[in-house]
This record gives sequence, C-alpha cells and structure tokens, in this order.
Amino acid sequence: MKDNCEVCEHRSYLFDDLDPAEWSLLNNSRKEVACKKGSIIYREGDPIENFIYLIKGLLKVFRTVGDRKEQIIGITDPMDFIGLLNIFSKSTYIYSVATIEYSELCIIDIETIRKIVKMNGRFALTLLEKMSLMNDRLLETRLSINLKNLRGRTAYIILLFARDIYKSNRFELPVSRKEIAELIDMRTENVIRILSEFRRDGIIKIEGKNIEIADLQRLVRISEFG
Amino acid sequence: MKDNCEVCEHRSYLFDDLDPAEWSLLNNSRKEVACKKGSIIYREGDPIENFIYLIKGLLKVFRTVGDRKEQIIGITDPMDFIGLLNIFSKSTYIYSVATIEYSELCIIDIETIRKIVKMNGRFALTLLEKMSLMNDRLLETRLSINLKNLRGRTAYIILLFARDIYKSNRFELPVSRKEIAELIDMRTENVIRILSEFRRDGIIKIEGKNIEIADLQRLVRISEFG
DNA sequence: CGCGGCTTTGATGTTCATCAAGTAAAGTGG
DNA sequence: CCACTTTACTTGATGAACATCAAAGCCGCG
Repeated sequence: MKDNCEVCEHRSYLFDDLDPAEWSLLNNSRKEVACKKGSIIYREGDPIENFIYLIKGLLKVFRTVGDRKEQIIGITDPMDFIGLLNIFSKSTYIYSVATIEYSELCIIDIETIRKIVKMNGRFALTLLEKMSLMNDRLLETRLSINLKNLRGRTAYIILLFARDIYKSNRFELPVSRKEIAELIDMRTENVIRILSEFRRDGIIKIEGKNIEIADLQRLVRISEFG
Repeated sequence: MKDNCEVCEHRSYLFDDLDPAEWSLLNNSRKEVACKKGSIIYREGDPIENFIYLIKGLLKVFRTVGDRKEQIIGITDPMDFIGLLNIFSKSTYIYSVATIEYSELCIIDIETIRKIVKMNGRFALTLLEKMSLMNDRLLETRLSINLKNLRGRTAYIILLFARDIYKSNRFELPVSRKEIAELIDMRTENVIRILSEFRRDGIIKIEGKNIEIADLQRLVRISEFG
C-alpha cells in the first residue's frame, strides 16, 4: 500500500469525492495493521475510536449471548468496512470482531471521518448509501435465515461463501462447523449431519474444509425452498 | 400541524440544525396525508420518491415471501421515519408498509432531503446517526428472536408493545394473532396457545385484544431465558 | 504425548408445524 | 338490517423437525 490514500490501490470508492485538504486529513490519521488468524479486533462494549477498513483477509462480526454462546452476525471480506453498523449511533461497539484468517486493516481515526462528513456533503451521502446497503443486506440475510429450515440454511451459507466471498464453486471453508452453526442459528451436530447428507446425495463434495459444489441447481433449490 | 415546519410541534429532532433556506425548501416540498386502518402506504418494488414521517398512528413494515406468506419486519410508531432503511441504497423499496390503525403522515420529497444532506453536513450526520440507530434496533430484534423459543418470543413481543409502544402494562393489541406470528416467525396456532398458557399461569390477563401484564418479572424472565 | 477442542454418528426426547374442526367476530351485498 | 361469506380465533391430535445427550475418533498445539 502506498503512503498516499489518493493513489492507494485498495482505496474504497467511498472516498472518490474528497478534495486535497480532505485527502491530507485522511492520510494523516490512518495506520495499517496486520493481524494473524484468530485475533480480536475489538469487543462489544469497547469505545469506538476508529473507522476500520479491511484490506486483506476475512473477519467475523459476532456477539456473545448468555453464558458462553456466540452468535455470528456476519462475515466481512476485503474492500469493506467493519463496525460501520453503529459507529454513528453509539459510543461503544455493540458487536465484537475477530479475524478468521490472516488479515490486514486500514484504521482511520473516527473523528477524522466525522469531520469530513461535516465538510463534504457528497461524502456524507455516499457513506449513507454504503451504510444503508450493508444494513439492508444484513437484515435480509437474517430474515431469510429465519424462514428457512436447516437444510435451506445450510445450502444458503454454502452459496454465500461460493458466490459472495470466493466467487467459485470450489473453495476452502474458512470457518469451523461450529462457526457455521453460530452463523445460521443451528447446532453443530446438525450442520455436520446436513453436510454429510448433501455429500451422500451428490450435491456437494466435501472433505474436511475443502468443499465443491457438485449440483448447483439442486443446492439453489434447497436454499430457496427450505 | 402548522404550515411551517420550523414551528411544527410534531417535528423530528433530525431537523433541528437546518437554516432558513433549508427550512423553506423542506416546507415547500412536503404534504400531509391521513390514512385509515389497513391502507398500503407503499409496496416493495415501488420507486422511492418520498421521505415519510409518521405523525400519528401505527404502521407495519413487511414483505411477502413465497406465495402468500407475509413476514413483518417491524412496527413503526409516531415521531419516526419509515423506509429510512433503504432510501439511500436503492431506487425502489425493498419492504412494504401498511397502517395498522388510523394514521397521519408527513411526506417529503426525497430529492429535497438529498439536497439538504449535500448542503448541510450536520444534518447529514444526524441522519446517519438516526439510520444507524434504527438499523441497530431492527437487527438486534431479529437476532434475539432467532435465539428464543416460542414462549420467549411471545413474551418478548408483549414486552415490546408494553415498553416501547404503549409505555404501559395494560394496552390493546393493535395486531391480530396472525400478525404477531408473522412478526416473530411463529404459527398463529402457537401464538394463541402460548397466550392462553400465559393467561392460565397468571402471567398475563388477556381478553380479545385487551392485554394486561400481571406478572412482569416472570414475563421478563421468560423473554430472556427462552 | 496428552489435553482440549473439533468432528462425526447414533439414540432419544422435546418442541414445534401441520391438519382438522368448530366457534366467534367482522365485513359484504341485497 | 339481515343473511351470507370471509376472516379471526381456539383447542386437540399427530407427526416431522430439531435439540440434546452420549461416545468415540481425530487433529493441532503446547
């Protein structure tokens, strides 16, 4: 990554409308951080001090419910922002974020973002749109999951990884069976059972973390019907 | 309601930061509409042309899934905006909105809002915060519902009406049993069964649409545990 | 090399959806 | 305003879907 945001190849389209003074502000209040797999970026309850952009890697956004149960709210892939959900509504994070593989982050001071929002209406509008889109997607995912049975949810999550994250019918699952369960409100045993069932029925090929979609149409049908 | 937004008693705090030119813009591009119970305000797929504020009444935001099944996403009560969820991310609504009782709306042209966002950074920031808050709440509700069993969900929804909407332990249910089911992903029969169960156990008093919480502590416990 | 967490399968019980059937309430057209 | 139709409400019975418990093999890590 270059020293200068203006020419950074990882830059989000969000910042396309900034002027030189704003570029300079941004550039002076940011830093890059590398995190190994399994690092906690922040926890629910931590004060919000930064605006965080994922350059490389994969993150999970989650919360801890009750005693020791975790509920995964979403997966963030590169070129996306995290914690965008509540940086403007609260002073502390409502969800935790952890890396699920080696990741690189660009961290910008939140006050700088606020300042630029106030100075630059175009930027504000773009940010509004972005937040809106992210929230729509998250909510839609939750609503869909609610309506599906376990087979449907399992199909849905495989398709999500294949289409949205890896853009391939063949990929390595970045998460454990347990984490899949936490992501789609199931029990680990049932995730395993249904994955085995899909394999037995020739819908997917799966061996450990390696997964390949063998019968896409059927998987889509299960995801939609279930 | 007065002719002038600046002195309107129903005005949202969102607009506190506007200057005279902006007030005038706002005032010239709005209209008030009264709708009887059961009216459709807009449907999923309709083009987004307005920014709608609820002055009086109660609305439900919902979507139609599959053939004829409806899923209610949320309830909007006065002094709140509707469709704030995706007015900046899409050109058409992703959810439908209908009145569940007689309601009065203030309808503002969406282009005016966009214009003011670009002109006034403070307003943009306030709007960001508002959207963020609404989205947080919606998502949180969904995540909670996912984790609860049917008794827990039923308790949750009773408490939601009592605390958030009516601010009283005694109120008239504005929705049918069927709509409650659609709101918390249950079947109508089970909503009825569990309400009867709560009555039998002395947790609530219920007769038709009239409901009174008799044992708040127990209801809260069921909502949290379930 | 041993411990703890992940994975897998089977057996069992609980929760919930579905079907059925009847009553009550509310809207509709003559 | 009344007969009629539809929609809401209610209870019971049944089976399917799912959670839970148990047990054993696997794998990575200190």
